[in-house]
Amino acid sequence: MRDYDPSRYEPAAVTVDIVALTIRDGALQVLLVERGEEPFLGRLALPGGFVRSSRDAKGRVRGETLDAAAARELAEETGLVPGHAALNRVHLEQLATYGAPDRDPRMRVFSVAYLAFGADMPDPVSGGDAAAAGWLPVDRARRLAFDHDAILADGLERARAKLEYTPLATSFVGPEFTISELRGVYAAVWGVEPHAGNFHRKVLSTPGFVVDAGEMTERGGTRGGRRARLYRAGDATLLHPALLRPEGEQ
Amino acid sequence: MRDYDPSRYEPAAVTVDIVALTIRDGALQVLLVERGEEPFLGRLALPGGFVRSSRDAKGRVRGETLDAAAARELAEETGLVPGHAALNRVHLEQLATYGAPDRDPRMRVFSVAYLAFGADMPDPVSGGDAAAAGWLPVDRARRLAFDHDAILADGLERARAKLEYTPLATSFVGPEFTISELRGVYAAVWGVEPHAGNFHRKVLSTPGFVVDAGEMTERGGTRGGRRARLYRAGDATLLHPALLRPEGEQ
DNA sequence: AGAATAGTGTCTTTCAGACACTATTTG
DNA sequence: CAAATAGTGTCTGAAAGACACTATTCT
Repeated sequence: MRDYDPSRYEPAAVTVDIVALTIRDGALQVLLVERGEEPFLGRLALPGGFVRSSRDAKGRVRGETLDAAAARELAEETGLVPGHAALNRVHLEQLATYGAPDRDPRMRVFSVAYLAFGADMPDPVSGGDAAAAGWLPVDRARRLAFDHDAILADGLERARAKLEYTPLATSFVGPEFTISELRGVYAAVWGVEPHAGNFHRKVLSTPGFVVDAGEMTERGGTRGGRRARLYRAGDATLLHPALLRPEGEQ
Repeated sequence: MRDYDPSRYEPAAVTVDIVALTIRDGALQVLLVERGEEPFLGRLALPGGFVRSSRDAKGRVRGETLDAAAARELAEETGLVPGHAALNRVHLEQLATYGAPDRDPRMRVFSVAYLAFGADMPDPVSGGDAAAAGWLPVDRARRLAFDHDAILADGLERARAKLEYTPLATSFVGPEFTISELRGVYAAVWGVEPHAGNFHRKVLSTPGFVVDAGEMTERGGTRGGRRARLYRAGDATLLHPALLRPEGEQ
């Protein structure tokens, strides 16, 4: 199909949808908006919107990249402006593209889904486009609009897998963190609590995962407990050896 | 961006591009077409084309899924019709979507790239849309049209990674194969020859990777050598434990 | 016979997981 | 003090990689 003639084809829309994940109250939560119009009026959906493109005065195609569109949508929905400290620490990556012909009854819509991870993500701003928006624990995010149940499931599986072989977990905590906080990320995302002692030793023995920040927490736990050493994210992009999930059969 | 109005936006085209890989003459090869028109006239490109969609008499959106579009494009380019034995054994999976605003000078084009692996893939049919088409060793596929160099690079990295933890290598060989043939797949894709003895033992000790076909090759190697046992692909979808590449730092 | 390929035995090192232990801090 | 949390020591079994070896079939 080299010799294509675009005008022969039904116009299509391309959107980005964001699976934004954060950890709140020890649980993995996803950012959802309530739809303010048909179809799926009143149902929860992943935040998203159209990729912007246009032509300039000379007829040249202009517009934003997919990554930029995803970052813009995330910023609009959370109220995080570019330059905001927390937004700079958000990890954003492309997940997959969904294009079933009947996924939107109005027209042919292709959705490029993105995965976002961040710590301390703020509550959505009330002035957004959606009727309402907020964070919801992932196990209570069901019956979403369109095919967003499937997109969320794919995003969760990607997140779980990436914790194994990348330092992604450090995106879910602040710039300085304890090993226990990091363990809490794995517990929330995987749904199982790693063995505390083994986890501690393993994280420290994986080169480039974390570096000692040279400080301690001010206090121990509220119900007693030793004070913990603080760490920062290291420079590794892949963990070697990997931290495999218990019972490897995915 | 819940309240979208599609008509406000510049029309976009959505294509699928295929990174089709096979092993020929012991080398990993990729299917390429020569462009028959501008832009990039005469340059090599990945095969691909538009995703088809339309509306029926009642105005409902109709069309093919992304997976179907990819399968159709691959079939058109290789001459493999649906039902062809070799096509049924081809592995096809979505890779990523590319949508930089300037990637096609004519209009805004989003390309959903697919990765295809198969054994004994035929030479492309001469009656295809492209000026010419053929298989080329991946290390000689350079300076492709559009952003296809980057797409090919991403596809190769995905293929290399998936050999580690999935039985994907069995897609590159026939229905019955020897452990040596399987080792040849790893050697061609990774660019390093795994240790023959360790590889043999490891493949057989990974549950569900291969099953004994109960037969032997008719002859040994052409320059001497023992006859080899034949195996078929097992039922595992993930390899556990994984076959890691030598020197894990990707 | 000698070369080439298939397949096995065995040793060392690394790492995951289990378990028990020490260290420190809070109420 | 007891309870709670941080962090360490040590053992076992699984697995990777190195190396040497046996088994079989070709010219």
